[in-house]
Amino acid sequence: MNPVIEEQLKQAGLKITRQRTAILSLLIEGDVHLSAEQIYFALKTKGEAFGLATVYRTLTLLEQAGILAKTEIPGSGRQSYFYTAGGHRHQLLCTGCGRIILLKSCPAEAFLKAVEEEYDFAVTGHSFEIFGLCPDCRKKAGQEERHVH
Amino acid sequence: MNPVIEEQLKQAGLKITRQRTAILSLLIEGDVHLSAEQIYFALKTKGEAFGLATVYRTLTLLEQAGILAKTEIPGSGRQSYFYTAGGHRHQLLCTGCGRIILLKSCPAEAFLKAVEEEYDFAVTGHSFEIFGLCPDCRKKAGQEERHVH
DNA sequence: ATTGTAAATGATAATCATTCTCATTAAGGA
DNA sequence: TCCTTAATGAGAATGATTATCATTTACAAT
Repeated sequence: MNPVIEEQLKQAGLKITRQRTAILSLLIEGDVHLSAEQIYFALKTKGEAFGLATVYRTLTLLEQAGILAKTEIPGSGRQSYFYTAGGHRHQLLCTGCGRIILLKSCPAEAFLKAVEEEYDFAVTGHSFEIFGLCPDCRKKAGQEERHVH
Repeated sequence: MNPVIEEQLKQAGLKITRQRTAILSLLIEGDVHLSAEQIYFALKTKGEAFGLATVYRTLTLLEQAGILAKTEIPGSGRQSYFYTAGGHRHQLLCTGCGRIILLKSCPAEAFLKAVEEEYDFAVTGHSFEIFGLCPDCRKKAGQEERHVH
């Protein structure tokens, strides 16, 4: 079992339960963003059926602890959660397969500092999400397009 | 009446109705981000009571036309809409009074181009929202803090 | 101006993601 | 192993948003 998972839960002062471990594991090892419902059914398929309420509770808890982040994938009408890899909050979110790709650099930080001064604005939070297709899905989309023609 | 409002609706191929005009006017002239419910009650107070469903419909329509953008103000649990001033999608959103402040520069564009190439990722959309307190609210918050001590 | 027609609106019911409740179960320190 | 407290499960409740459909309105053509 991935030792990162227990570590993350312990650091957040959370009890280690089967449910929390399974949910975090799914997000960390899959490298994907998933909605509560997707997680619920993924676990059910694996033979680990937890209550949907527990999934929601766990996701909210892990988000508050800074372990996960959430965002609404455009057009989905629901929230998706993903692992932030130690506070790292900037990634590419594939709307095709759900993959998330960590960005090597964080462009926002320096910019936000400049904003604070230039606009006398007390920045308390920000979101910077990039949606699109990962290399694999991009390739697939290109092939399908060719089929149509 | 603000000529910008009719112009925006016409350009989007939308019929000009009392309801649409009133809703857009509220957002453009107030320079604020508002939720559907806030708009509903603001109009009711003004003596212009439209159906809540119409407010939702209009907001969705204007968002699809690119005239408005929506975002979830953290912790609010609902969507807020704001005028994008001709596709301009980057602004400061005050969580105190709702004011929105247009950014003079758009830091994301150049960065996204670089992302496309470096990660072979087909960017189809992005959100970059900055939350915080505008100069006025920042001042007020500071004063209240002093009172507490 | 009047009319015709498709689109917009209003009122309310329906939907559905998310949260709450509370009885039961499990985690983990003593 | 026991005890205490927190976590979970199942289903009800909530509440923001969407759908329905009868009525009204915008606006192009007459």
